[in-house]
Amino acid sequence: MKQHFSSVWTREPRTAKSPGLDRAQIVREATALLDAEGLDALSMRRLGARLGSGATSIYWHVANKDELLELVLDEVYGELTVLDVQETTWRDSASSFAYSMRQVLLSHPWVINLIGTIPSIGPNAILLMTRLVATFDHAGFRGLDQDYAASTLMAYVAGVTTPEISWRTMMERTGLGSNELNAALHPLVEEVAAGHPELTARYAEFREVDVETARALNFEFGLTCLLDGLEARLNRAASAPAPVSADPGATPPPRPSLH
Amino acid sequence: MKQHFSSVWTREPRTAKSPGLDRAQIVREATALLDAEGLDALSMRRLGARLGSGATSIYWHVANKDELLELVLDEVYGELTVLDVQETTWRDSASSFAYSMRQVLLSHPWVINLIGTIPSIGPNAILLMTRLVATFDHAGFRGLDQDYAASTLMAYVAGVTTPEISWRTMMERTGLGSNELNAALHPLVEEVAAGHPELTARYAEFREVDVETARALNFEFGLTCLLDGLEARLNRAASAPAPVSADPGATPPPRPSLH
DNA sequence: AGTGGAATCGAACACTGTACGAGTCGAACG
DNA sequence: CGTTCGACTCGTACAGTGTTCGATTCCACT
Repeated sequence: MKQHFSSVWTREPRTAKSPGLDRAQIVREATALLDAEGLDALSMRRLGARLGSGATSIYWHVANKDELLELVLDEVYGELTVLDVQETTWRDSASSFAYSMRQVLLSHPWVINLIGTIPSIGPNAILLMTRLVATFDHAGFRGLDQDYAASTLMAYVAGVTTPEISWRTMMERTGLGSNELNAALHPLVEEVAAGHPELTARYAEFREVDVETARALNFEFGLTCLLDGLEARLNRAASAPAPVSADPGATPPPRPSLH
Repeated sequence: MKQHFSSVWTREPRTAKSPGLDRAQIVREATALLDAEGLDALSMRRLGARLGSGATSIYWHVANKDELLELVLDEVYGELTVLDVQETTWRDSASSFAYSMRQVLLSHPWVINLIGTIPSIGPNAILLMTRLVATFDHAGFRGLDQDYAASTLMAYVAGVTTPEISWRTMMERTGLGSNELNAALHPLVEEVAAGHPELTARYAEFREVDVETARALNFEFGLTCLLDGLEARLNRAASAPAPVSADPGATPPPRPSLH
């Protein structure tokens, strides 16, 4: 374990004493390009053009395109905030964090595609995680449960926002409004439901619901369930006074995997 | 709304009366290539080589690379199964589905990167969703709540599995074992925690926990919370007898977004 | 035998990430 | 002041990408 494990975060950024390119500027412009035109539109040449410099000049400040993406991703993590635990209940803090995270993801749709590829180990990501963990510490969770709770919350938000983003991308690609798209897609589910006649009636109703508000309700539904579940566990732990922390040598999950 | 909204699923596959290439074969081989070497390794030329045919021949059976990805994605959805609602409790059904979904995602790590890009509207995806919805119908949920519950569950599993996959990818890229990688990454979190001295002690403990079992416990933790939350809502609805279904004209989420 | 569609494929185009080496610039030094 | 050296920029080039297009092969059926 001698060597430090090379990464953007271990390496120093280039000294910025010249008025030319700059890591911060590169990251900023890359984010702007990503927001405006999506992940596929970000190429080193286009980014260079936007910066008014040659494409390969970027490689002096950043080793890779992947490394650049690590930087922009962590920049987005920096946009996420957690309320101070002293000012609110843990539940409000967690809930408002969830809503703000959803908002940030929706305004940077490309982020969802990165978190599956790029490791989230930048300073902002780590800092955010510790703040969220502090919230659950304040709530009464102990040991690793704090981390489990935090990562569960983030997992839910990321997961539930994913189809929402893919939906919006599809709307942009087709130029359809959300309810139009819903109607246009309906033949597909009808065809599948053809084999199961008891479903067609149910699916017929779906054409009528407003997709946007359904998505919002869906988000709130799952979030409430999750917070309720966390709260229940908290109360349970309060009655049973010996919440033994995770044993590293324990066997894998109690419910065996099915494969 | 005249035109049908063109997609792989609306178009008929090429008639397969010749012994040459075949949509099914292409999809199968593409999946194998993806499993073996990851998303970046899938190029039309390499896939063609694997099929013993020219790269561009594939375009006779499939319009796009994107369309091909839609097909392979839906094929993976086909691997997911839901227990028959008659045979178990809804909770066991949901729980075992979650575990099997996690297993499938871990064995096809590239899937996570697709669900953010490719819409999940294939027949297998829809069929799976209806089966899951049936589980929650059996549980006692009514109206759109069934869909909310189902999509919440899937969102959680996808979301919580994402960092796990990115972790494994990182392990493969660096060739480190999971605990070695944990130790190698530790300097990063230490540097961030340097400004907050109360955290260093806590983070020091982290180097000792076994990452794999922590991940498994994390999964189980969040899943239990979620199912508990769902169950609580179910009981609440049972006491209050008028669970009015979602009103399309309702205002956006009760808790306003923070942006 | 001949015709017509199904299917395959090679060449070409515009584009990608990035290695390399030549070039520019500004400051420090003799 | 001239030189040198590092920081920095960038043009060129290479291997690879998805996809189009037109030519070609192949086979079933008249």
